[in-house]
Amino acid sequence: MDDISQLRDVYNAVANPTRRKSLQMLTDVEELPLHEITVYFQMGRTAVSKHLAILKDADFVIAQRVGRETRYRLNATSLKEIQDWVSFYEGFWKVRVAKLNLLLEKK
Amino acid sequence: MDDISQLRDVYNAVANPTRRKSLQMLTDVEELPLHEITVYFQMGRTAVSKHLAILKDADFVIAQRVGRETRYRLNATSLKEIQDWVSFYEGFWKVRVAKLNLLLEKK
DNA sequence: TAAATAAGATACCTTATGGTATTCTATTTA
DNA sequence: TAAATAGAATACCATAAGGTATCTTATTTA
Repeated sequence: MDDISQLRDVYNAVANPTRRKSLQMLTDVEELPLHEITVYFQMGRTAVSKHLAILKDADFVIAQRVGRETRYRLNATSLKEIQDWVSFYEGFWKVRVAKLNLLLEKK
Repeated sequence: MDDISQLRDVYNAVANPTRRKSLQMLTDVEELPLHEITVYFQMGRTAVSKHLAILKDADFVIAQRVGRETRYRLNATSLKEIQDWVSFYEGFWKVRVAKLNLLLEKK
């Protein structure tokens, strides 16, 4: 079985608001242990832990066990994959916005 | 109830390979009817129709009924939302790549 | 060293997701 | 006008996703 096919589903990892918020939180600080991240959500620790596991599998975060806590830090390199995907479509929506502006100017 | 909250889940719409492939297909051609899109997948017409409905709700495609067929065309403006989100993190992964390059040069 | 804390591992539950098959209606085409 | 085609609407099903509660283990701290 190919493990890599299961790991790294970047788009799916980002499709959840809890996970996006977790990433956001990790931009402010160098690293955060699970229990501190959990504080900012209304769900239990197990649920947050699962979300971070998904982010970890998609290579968005790096987990490091220090003492009794597991600290997470951002690894934004995975976002490059999405960045590249989006930029392919960039031309399409930029054309549309340009056309729209032209239309508004005519009025 | 706020309909807009349900509509337009842009990240979720893009989290599925069938839907991403559909978007891809619509970049090549001006518009495509459902049955033509269906040909490129191994699932039934109903399933593809559902996927396009999700893309439509997220404002990624525009559906137009012409005769007995429903034609879809790309509306890439919704991708701007993801583009904006990603670009926030751009700095983070660019720094990492730069650090990595520096590390490789030292060897 | 006893108590508290952090979090992994399970088991479990409910709902969402991605698909099928079937029926129905509207529109072409032979 | 009869037959074929496109697709919407439903009903349905299996699995995945997102959550909980509980138990266990390792690490701090009083």
